[in-house]
Amino acid sequence: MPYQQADTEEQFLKAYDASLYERPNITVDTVIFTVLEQSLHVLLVKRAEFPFKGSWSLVGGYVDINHDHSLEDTAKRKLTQKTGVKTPYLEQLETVGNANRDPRGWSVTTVYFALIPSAHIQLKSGQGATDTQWVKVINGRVESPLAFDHADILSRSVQRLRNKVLYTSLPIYLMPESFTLGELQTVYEIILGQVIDSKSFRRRILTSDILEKTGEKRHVSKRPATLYRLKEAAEPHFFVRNIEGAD
Amino acid sequence: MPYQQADTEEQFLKAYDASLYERPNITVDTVIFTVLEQSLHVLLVKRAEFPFKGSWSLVGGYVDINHDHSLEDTAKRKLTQKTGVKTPYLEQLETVGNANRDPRGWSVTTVYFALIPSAHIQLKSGQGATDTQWVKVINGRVESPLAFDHADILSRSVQRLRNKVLYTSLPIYLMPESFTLGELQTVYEIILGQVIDSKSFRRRILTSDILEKTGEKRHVSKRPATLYRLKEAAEPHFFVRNIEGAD
DNA sequence: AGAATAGTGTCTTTAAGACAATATTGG
DNA sequence: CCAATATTGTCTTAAAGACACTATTCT
Repeated sequence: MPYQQADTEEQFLKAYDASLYERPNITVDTVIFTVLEQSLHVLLVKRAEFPFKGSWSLVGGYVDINHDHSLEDTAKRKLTQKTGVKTPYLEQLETVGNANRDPRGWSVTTVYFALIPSAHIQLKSGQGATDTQWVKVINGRVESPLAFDHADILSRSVQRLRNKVLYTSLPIYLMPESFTLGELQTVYEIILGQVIDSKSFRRRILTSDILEKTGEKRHVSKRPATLYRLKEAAEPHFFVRNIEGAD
Repeated sequence: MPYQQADTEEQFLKAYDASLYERPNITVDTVIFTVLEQSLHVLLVKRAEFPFKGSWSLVGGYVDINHDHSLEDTAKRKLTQKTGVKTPYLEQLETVGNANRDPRGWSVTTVYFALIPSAHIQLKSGQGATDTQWVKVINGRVESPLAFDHADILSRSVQRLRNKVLYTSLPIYLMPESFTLGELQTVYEIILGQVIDSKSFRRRILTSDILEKTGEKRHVSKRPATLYRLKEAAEPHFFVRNIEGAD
C-alpha cells in the first residue's frame, strides 16, 4: 500500500493524495442498434486518431471524470453527441478488460447496448460528413473490419439482443411513437431471422397488456391497420415463455 | 490529445509513452455464493485498510496488470486466494463506476458472481483467522453493514441469482460431486424462497437430460435416494419456460 | 405394522404453434 | 367483385401445476 499509516478514516482521507492516482483508463462503448430498410443496423464511427485511425468502431470514448457522474452518463453523453436524441433503451452488456485488446496495453471498456427508432435521427458528424454511419449487420457482423475487439463485442451484442427478443418486448424500443402490430412483428422477425405466426404473435403481445390503441389507423396498401403505442409502462415486459426459436 | 502527431500506426505506437498513463484504477469484486445450513451464504472479507477499515466487504481487489491477463483472471485469482478452490461457475454481473462509491473519488468495479459447493471449503485467512467468513443472506441482505456500495451490489446479485434460477440449472453448481434430486430441489427452494412441487421439479430436471445416475444410493433416514451427478455438459441448461414464481 | 421419505400417475392449466377462415379496404 | 393485407377462430402440442397414490426402507 503506497500510503502511510493512519488510525482513523478521517486521518486517512486527509493523508490520501488523490493526485498521486491518475484517473482510470476506462472507455465506454455503446452498440447502438436500429432497424432500417428491413435490416438490423449498428451505428459506427470512423476513428480520427491512432490506434486504428481510419477504421470503423463502435460509439465510445473515455470517461470524463470531471463531467460524467457515472459510466452510464458517459454512455449517454456519447450517444447524444452522435445521434442527437435520447435513447429509449440503454442496458449495460458487459465489460471487457485485458492486456491484448488495445496495442497501447491493458485496457478496459464497459459496453452498453442501445435501441433507438430509426425515424428522424439526425446524425451529427464531427469533422466530416461521413464519419458516422448506420451499417447493416448480417449474421452478427458488418462488412468492414472494426477497430480493437469491436467485431467480437458487436457479435456478442447481437447474440444477446436475439436472445432477449425471444422473451421480452425490447423491439418496441425500436419502433416510432405509434406503429401497427404487423410492423412490430416484422421487426421481431428481422432480428430473429425467422418468421413468426401472426396469431401467436398478436396474442402474445396483446395479452401482455403493454400496448394501447391510439385510436388511429394506418392506411397503407389495403385494409387499414390499428395503430398502437406503448402504455407508459416504461419497463420492458418479460414473457414467461420463449418464442420457439432456432436457438 | 496529449500525444504528438503521427502519420502511421507504427510511428504512433513508438511515440506513445505508456508510462505517462497510470494503470487503471479498477477493482474486481466477486459475490461468492454457497448454500450452507439451509440458507444462502455469501463470502465476506474484513477490510484491513482504509477506507472502511474493519468493515465487511465482498471478495475483491485491484487488477494487477502485470500478472492478470484479464478481468476474469483477477476474479479467479482473488477467489482462489480466499477459498482455495476453483469455482465451477463464474459469471460477470455488472460494472459499477461513479464518483460516489469510493470516498477517494471516481472508481470502477467489475462485479462477478460465483457459485461453489459448500463442502470441503478451506477458508484461507490472511492475517487473522476471522477475516474471511460465510455470512447468511436474508432477503438479499446481510446483517452487518458492508463497505462501499457492496450492500447494493449484493442485493442485485441475489436478485439476478433468483431470477436465473427460475429458468436455468445453475443451482447444480452449488452441489457436491453427487447429490440426490431431493437435495437439489431443496437448494432451488432455498434460493427461491418457495416450495416447488416435486413431481414437476423431477420431470423438469430429468427431461433436460443434464444429469446421470452415479449408480449409488444415499442412505439417510428412510428410503434410499438415487444419487446423480452432472453429465459433463459443463454448460448450464436453459429451460424454455420459467418456474412459476413469486416474481 | 407404521412413519417417513423417494418417486410415479394422471388430470388440469397455460401459453405457444399451425393453419384455416373471416374482415376490410383500394382498385 | 378481386386482390391483398389485417385480424380472428379453433384445434393441437409442450411443459408446468396440483395432488393423490405407490414404493422402499428403518424402527
